[in-house]
Amino acid sequence: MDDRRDMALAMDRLLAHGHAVTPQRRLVAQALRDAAGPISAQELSAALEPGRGIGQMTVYRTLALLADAGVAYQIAATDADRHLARYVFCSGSHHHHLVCQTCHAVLEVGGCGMESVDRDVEQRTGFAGVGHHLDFVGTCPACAAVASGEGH
Amino acid sequence: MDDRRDMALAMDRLLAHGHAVTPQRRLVAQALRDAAGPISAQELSAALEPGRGIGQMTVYRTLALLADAGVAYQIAATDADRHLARYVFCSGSHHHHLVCQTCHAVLEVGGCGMESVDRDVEQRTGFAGVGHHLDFVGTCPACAAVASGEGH
DNA sequence: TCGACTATGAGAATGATTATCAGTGAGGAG
DNA sequence: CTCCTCACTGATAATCATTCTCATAGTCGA
Ligand SMILES: [Zn+2]
Ligand SMILES: [Zn+2]
Ligand SMILES: [Zn+2]
Ligand SMILES: [Zn+2]
Repeated sequence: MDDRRDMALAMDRLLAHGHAVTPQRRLVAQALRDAAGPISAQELSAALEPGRGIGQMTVYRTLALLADAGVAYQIAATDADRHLARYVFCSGSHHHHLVCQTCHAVLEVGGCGMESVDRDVEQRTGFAGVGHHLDFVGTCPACAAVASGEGH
Repeated sequence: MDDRRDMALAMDRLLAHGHAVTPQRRLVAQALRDAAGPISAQELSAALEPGRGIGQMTVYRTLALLADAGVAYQIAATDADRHLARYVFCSGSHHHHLVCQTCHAVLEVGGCGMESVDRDVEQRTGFAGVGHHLDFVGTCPACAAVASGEGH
């Protein structure tokens, strides 16, 4: 896999947005990429404890920067933990995320054909620069199997 | 307009979800519907002060219930005020919201043709019961005019 | 290499949300 | 219609994610 490639890309994007590249930011981005699912700032901070003590403040700031640079995305679809910000790593180009409602596993979903919809919304509403925030939710095969097994 | 109709529908949905209908819940739902834009629990609480002092706790709980019943929707597209939950009133059937990034004005956008996309995602991923959370963001005509006027 | 300007992080502060729990009211059974 | 049960309400206190502060350390262009 391209472990180094997407990290380099992420750091390049930080630079392109006028932000410096620091060891802490690299580590936060790596931990975010390696996370099993949408992860919060505090969980990331805890995950980073072993190797190095990175301050919570830095984690919060870095997540905001990464989101600004398009390297991280703040998941909106979580119905539980409504007031907790969770992020996923975003590599490559435009895509969206499918989140399991039960175990919170995340899959990237490419090729949303929504560019034309954005243009259509612009036409109908008069708004400019219309874009979209889109998440998919569902039940992953594993959780679906468990649920059907538990059915009474 | 159908002021009474959508309130009655909202209360019916509460009942359908096993929740009682109370004067407080009616007032919260009305205030939410009459709000100019996405509104937070505390702003709703303040807006309700004049007529009647409704406890903040009730406002929070009612918003959660309304969201559960599909009568309220928690906007996710707000980049500012990241850690503040804002809700909009949802009447009728499936639709989405277009939010101005500057003034936070909200427009309902109907007819997203995403049912087929949901099915397609199910096919490609094996997930079951796939649905979507979708918000549009953009700049409303008024804010676009101000921005171009300020351009140096 | 050097300097200006940005990033870091421990601690305290902020502030939205949630827990508690006694009192109140909604709504179904009879 | 009345009564009983169980859900709802709300003042208060507690929780806890996020932000502020500011002195120190590091980044990166020149
Ligand atoms: Zn799952
Ligand atoms: Zn898209
Ligand atoms: Zn606007
Ligand atoms: Zn839709």
